[in-house]
Amino acid sequence: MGTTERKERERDERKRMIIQSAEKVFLKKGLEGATMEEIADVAELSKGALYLYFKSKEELFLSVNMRGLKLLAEILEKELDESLTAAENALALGKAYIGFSKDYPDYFSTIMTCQTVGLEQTDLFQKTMLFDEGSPLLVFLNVIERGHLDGTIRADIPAIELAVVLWSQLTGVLQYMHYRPKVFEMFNIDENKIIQNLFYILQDGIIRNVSLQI
Amino acid sequence: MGTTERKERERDERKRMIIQSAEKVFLKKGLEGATMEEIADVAELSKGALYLYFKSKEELFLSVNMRGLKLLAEILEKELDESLTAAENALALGKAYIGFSKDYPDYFSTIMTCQTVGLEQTDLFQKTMLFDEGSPLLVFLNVIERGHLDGTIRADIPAIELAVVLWSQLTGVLQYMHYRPKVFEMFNIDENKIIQNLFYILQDGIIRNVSLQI
DNA sequence: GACATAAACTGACCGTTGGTCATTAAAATA
DNA sequence: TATTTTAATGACCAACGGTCAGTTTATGTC
Repeated sequence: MGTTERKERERDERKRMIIQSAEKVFLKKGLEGATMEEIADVAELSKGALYLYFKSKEELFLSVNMRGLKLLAEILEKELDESLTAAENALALGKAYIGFSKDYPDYFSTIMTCQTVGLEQTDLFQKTMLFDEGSPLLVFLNVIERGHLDGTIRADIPAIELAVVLWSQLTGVLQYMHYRPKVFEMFNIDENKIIQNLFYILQDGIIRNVSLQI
Repeated sequence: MGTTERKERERDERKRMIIQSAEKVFLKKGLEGATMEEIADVAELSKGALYLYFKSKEELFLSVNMRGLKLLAEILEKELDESLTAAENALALGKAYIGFSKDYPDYFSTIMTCQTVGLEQTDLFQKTMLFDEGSPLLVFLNVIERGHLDGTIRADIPAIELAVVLWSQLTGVLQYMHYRPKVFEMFNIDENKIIQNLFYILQDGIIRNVSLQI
């Protein structure tokens, strides 16, 4: 009797539905602003029920964050084009990441919050973060490895190290733009120019044997 | 009669003392973990008294953060050496920033938290952040301007833009190392190599007419 | 020194919120 | 139908940020 299997499916479905509800609230109000009560309302459940599926608000927030990361990874992957050089693909990834931070600012905020707030520094979480749902970092890693093969990305730095540097650099710049708009205003800086300059720097710093259209 | 002046001094002194107490608690327990009650205990005041000097926990946290930024700015400034090229100075600043994140990990966490958590996105705050207490960004800016004069830093990017890019890039990398130690473990990455590679990239990307000892 | 005024400070209190648990309702099993 | 297992509720708790009426302390005046 496939009852247990069905139960399991139903449980997963409920969980998904709760995450979806939580997402609505978290994206609008942030980690602190959102309340479990409100999430429960949206999910049409009682607050207590949420704790049957997630052991804390934090865990629920992390689940939402996973969806954000997955979305980002998907967007990045769509950007890949095997007919171009790896360097060109890397550039496209960078642009796509920037696009993501503009198109989904709330998701981006969530990811940044997760990055910084001392949420779940456990092994398990950090591994899940990387592998379970598709990870942006790994998309970068793949392209860089290809770049080592086709010679368009400097090969004297191991691919994984270059991936980490690139990813975290880019994240840092986006984060600054996202959270310090006033600085840009005060100095009359154009966000697009910042991005462009970043790419100039990275081009001279990591690209080899190709010229890109930045 | 200089009573009002004295009062003012005393008030400032109290404020300073409260910030110092708050620092002890915030650095140990973070923004969420710390409680106003505990800070009040350390300050040997009642909770209510704290609110005579700071309008919220958030504001108190920001004040602590200011001290961290000031400390960092001072450390960076000490690193400057007029007898070297600007490019060499820039490298030294980068290394000093890294050193800060290692020597004062709790301060660094505080600064990162402030960066991300939606704290006070007001104009006033962001301006204060930059000017009042000495700002790390401005230290970078000065060096880059010098680099434009002595020709050791690429001049086709406006100094302020380069400063923002450099600063936020570096912050992003440090943040990643700080909050994602497991990733480094999993891939067997050496933190020092990451830093070294970052400098290699930046050297090719921004330094002109000099070779550096990285 | 006695009194009045103002400033500094206290701590009981409030509202909100994350999290718990005894109890109830529903479903599965026999 | 009776029994057990599972799902869900919502009243409740403790903790915490923040408030404010009231108390203490300092200042100024006669």
